[in-house]
Amino acid sequence: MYTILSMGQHSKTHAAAVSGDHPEEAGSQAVKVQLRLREMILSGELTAGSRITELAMVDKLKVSRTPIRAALIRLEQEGLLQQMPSGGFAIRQFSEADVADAIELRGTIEGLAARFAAERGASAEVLTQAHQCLDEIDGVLSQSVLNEEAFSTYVRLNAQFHVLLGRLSGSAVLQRELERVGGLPFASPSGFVGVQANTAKARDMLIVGQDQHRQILEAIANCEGARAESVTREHSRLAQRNLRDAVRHTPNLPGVHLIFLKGDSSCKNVTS
Amino acid sequence: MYTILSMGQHSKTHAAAVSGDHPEEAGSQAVKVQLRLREMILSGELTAGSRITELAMVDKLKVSRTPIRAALIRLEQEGLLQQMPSGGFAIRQFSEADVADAIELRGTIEGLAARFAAERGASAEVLTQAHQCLDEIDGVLSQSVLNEEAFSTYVRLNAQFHVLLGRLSGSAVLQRELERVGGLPFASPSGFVGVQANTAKARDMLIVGQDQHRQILEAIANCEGARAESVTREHSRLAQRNLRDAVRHTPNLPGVHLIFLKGDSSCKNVTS
DNA sequence: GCAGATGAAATTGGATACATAAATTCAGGA
DNA sequence: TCCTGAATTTATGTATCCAATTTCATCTGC
Repeated sequence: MYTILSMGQHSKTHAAAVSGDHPEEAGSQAVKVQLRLREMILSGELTAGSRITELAMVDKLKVSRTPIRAALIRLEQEGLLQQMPSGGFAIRQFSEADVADAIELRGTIEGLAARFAAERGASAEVLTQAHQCLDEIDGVLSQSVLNEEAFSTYVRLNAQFHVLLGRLSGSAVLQRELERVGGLPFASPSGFVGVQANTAKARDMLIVGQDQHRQILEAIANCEGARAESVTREHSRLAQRNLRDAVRHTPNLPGVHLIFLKGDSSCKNVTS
Repeated sequence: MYTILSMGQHSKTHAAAVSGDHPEEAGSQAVKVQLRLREMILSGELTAGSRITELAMVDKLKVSRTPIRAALIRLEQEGLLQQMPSGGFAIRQFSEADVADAIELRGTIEGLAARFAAERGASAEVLTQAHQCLDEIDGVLSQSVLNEEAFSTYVRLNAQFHVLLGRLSGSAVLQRELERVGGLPFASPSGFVGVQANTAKARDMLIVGQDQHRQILEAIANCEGARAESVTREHSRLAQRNLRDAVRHTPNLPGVHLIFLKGDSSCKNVTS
């Protein structure tokens, strides 16, 4: 029998979503649709808050309703859609407060992962990989001025580091949950990195973040659980700082469409 | 007899599941199937680790494959099932370490909720409800010896308190996530409460837990964020303490079937 | 002119039919 | 007897069909 664990489509979907790859080689139709739909939602191709009708997607994606239904259910569970009282799904909208909470939540869970890694002893192999990852980031940041490509590389490596952090925890449960919260577009570790790419302070922000990366790894290596946890939490707050600017100045960033500024959806139900 | 746990991600499902009602009056077929399937999985009616074939469920539940498929997808996202490489789903199994991690995770998120409640100022109304809830628990515990019914009432009130804690956070995101992690059978706040119902220390455990409830609420009322968080975390460790005993001595507790004793899936690193 | 009702179009939820891939079984040969 | 391989059976994945409900628009009455 299979004593396997979890995470079937998630890792792939994330990779695809984060890297922005086109979902050419997905196994089943349902997964392909799920990837494509997520892309369409985050890119703003589908307007926030609007209802998603299955027939429209049949028309757009050229597959039958069945795989579309499956994808919609998964996306709803994932938090990107909400089911409407009358049936069907609509694209969920988030308030700025929602996003802030999601980021804080991710930071908290990552903090737990870091503490686990420190307390339980992290795998030497993964630890080495993490160090290599950070070395690569150092390489990117060594230039005094960063171009577009450098930012892009940073985003990739940053995401990789956070994946490795999950692995360092040695807990499948935690890994799974981290992927989940990362699925919410903005809560993703690299969500708002590079938002201020055009500002003078852009590189400085990354420098600070990278320093935190180092401290996290050092704490883990030294079995300093509390330190690992608190630094990791604080690290997530870099994203918090960028949130406001991102919402106001970078409307084209994937997922920012879904954030509405005034008012608060926390108290619920969005109308279509 | 424990009709406790379970609890879907939707408030409707909660009502039905928590109250222990038979799912007679669920809205859609899909939801009915989801509830029934969860019940069958947790009760052990379906053997842990085994594959769930859609046709078998068609036979058992007298509905077509469509709603069954929907329910399976939701249960997989919820973490109770895992998709098999060759397609289809199997009932997921958990190691003791997995369960411990899940409990710690819930405690951490609840700690965050408590901190939010303290830092942001909790709704006076919900705070009052929480106090009333604790008063009721005090009422139950006032007897020096607890019978079966008293335990059952405690379980219900305890679950209610933890729901209220989520509300106190004032964050819809957090509430949603708390419901999610509570969906994992054993991670539920009341998962292992009353496991030692037959032992002499049973009541003492509940007394300790109730005292922690009081401290949590006091910390929140006093805006002591750090205290609220740490006490809440510690509170979740009561469940940890009961975990081992539960697994060994209470095999009939709903969901315990899903825990396999030896071997540990946590450290098997998942490929990305 | 507006509100309510009525009817038609559209959409979802559910059932079934079909195709493809996996698993099991049975047969044949080493 | 055991292994191998092919054929049959089984199960999932996908497409389509049906029914019931919702939604939208128009029409009528006040």
